[in-house]
Amino acid sequence: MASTIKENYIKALFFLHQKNEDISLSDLGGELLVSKPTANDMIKKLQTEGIVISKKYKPIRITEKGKQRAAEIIRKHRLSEMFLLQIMKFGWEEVHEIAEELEHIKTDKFFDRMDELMGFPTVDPHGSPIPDKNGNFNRPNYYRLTQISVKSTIIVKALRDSSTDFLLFLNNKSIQLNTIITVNHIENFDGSFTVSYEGLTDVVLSKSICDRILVEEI
Amino acid sequence: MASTIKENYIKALFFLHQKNEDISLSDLGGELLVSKPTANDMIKKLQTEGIVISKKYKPIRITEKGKQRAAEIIRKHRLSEMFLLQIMKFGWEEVHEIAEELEHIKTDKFFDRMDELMGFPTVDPHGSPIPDKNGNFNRPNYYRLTQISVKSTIIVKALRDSSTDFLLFLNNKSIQLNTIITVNHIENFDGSFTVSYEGLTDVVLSKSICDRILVEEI
DNA sequence: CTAATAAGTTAGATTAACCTAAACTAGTAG
DNA sequence: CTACTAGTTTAGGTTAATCTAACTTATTAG
Repeated sequence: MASTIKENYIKALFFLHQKNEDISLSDLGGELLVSKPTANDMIKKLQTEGIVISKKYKPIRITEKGKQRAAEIIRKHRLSEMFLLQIMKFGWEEVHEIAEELEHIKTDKFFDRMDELMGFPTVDPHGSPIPDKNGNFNRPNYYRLTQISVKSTIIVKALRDSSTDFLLFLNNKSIQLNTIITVNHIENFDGSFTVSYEGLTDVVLSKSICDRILVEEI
Repeated sequence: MASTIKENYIKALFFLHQKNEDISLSDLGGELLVSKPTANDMIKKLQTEGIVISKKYKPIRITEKGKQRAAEIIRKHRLSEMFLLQIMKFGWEEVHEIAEELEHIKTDKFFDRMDELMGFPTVDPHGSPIPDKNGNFNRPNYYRLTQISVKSTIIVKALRDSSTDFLLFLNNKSIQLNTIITVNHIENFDGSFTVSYEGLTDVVLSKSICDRILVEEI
């Protein structure tokens, strides 16, 4: 339920902590362009919420919970930047400002859908990592099945399309998350894959299907 | 600079005025789930901003300026709904809630780009009109040049793509907004158009170019 | 090891958005 | 044409986020 303002404090605390474990009120106030007493008031509130730990006259520390909350906001920001750039065709210099507003949208599925439409990118346009839904900054880099070479064995990790039709199709083929697939043959002509998995052999998947399946090599 | 809260008041005032020219504080409070004194306080502020006119114990009227401001917000809401539905593939029932948040994004070009990506739709998914940038609810329904039949004369009204490359191309061909074009021939084979305009005759425009040009018949 | 300075806290105020309780006004029902 | 009621306003209070000015604590330079 944190407001935009509170979220901006949490973000600032996270970035300051990355430079220096100990955070000062002056730095926090400087970052957000508010006075020290104002920053102090907010720190007291954030302390009751378990976002920071602070004792009188002692430096502020962000908690694990605080880092987690920050990661959620940063995820929204970075996904927004990528989306604005790739899908909405904005320029490099325009995306930050808009993402600064979008990151405070509360409805999570808005960002989950962006993520999906872009194929779960792991870094933003500046190369900074995009945390996953759980605030984990080291999410694995998945490949599209179309990028995998013949004879490889891979594990299905995510989908770039969650339309009912596509899910039904996969269901039909008995493909689900964590299904282990071996690529037997790639047809040059149309890019279709012939694969084996779970006792099934020589199943043919069209290029457009393979392009929607995200996998990890094993 | 109106905040989210103020914008919600303006929107509510606009919808109430559509039912009944005169707006009561009770209705406004009821709509926004706030008490009458709260609604009254906001009406006083909106009056100083020229959004409404109200005299003690008399019904409230929304001004032209107020309607204009409301139209801007409604435009953002309806474009967002369309965008969520068409581009982001959300379901019907999901779009309203997200659009309710997106409509308060301040950066106008975010919505202008949505508008462009969708080809300047004139109605939202529920069939309600989408106002143009100036708050005009009756914006003309443009066609793509590809939808125009041979021998027609049309006027260029908007573009569905404003990439530098495309703008340079049009510049090169001396086509700009309000250029009047006559369609001489449509090639069945590849859908290309042969057109004349401003002294130029038999200029060939490929199908993909024509699909990006929005026109009005004259 | 003290004194200066940097950093943090307290006190007191403001503005926006909200509330309840009480007082007031205006239109209408008899 | 008066009295009732629905609707409006006033008065006074709260919380969140902000400020300035004044005071206190911690650190560090000499």
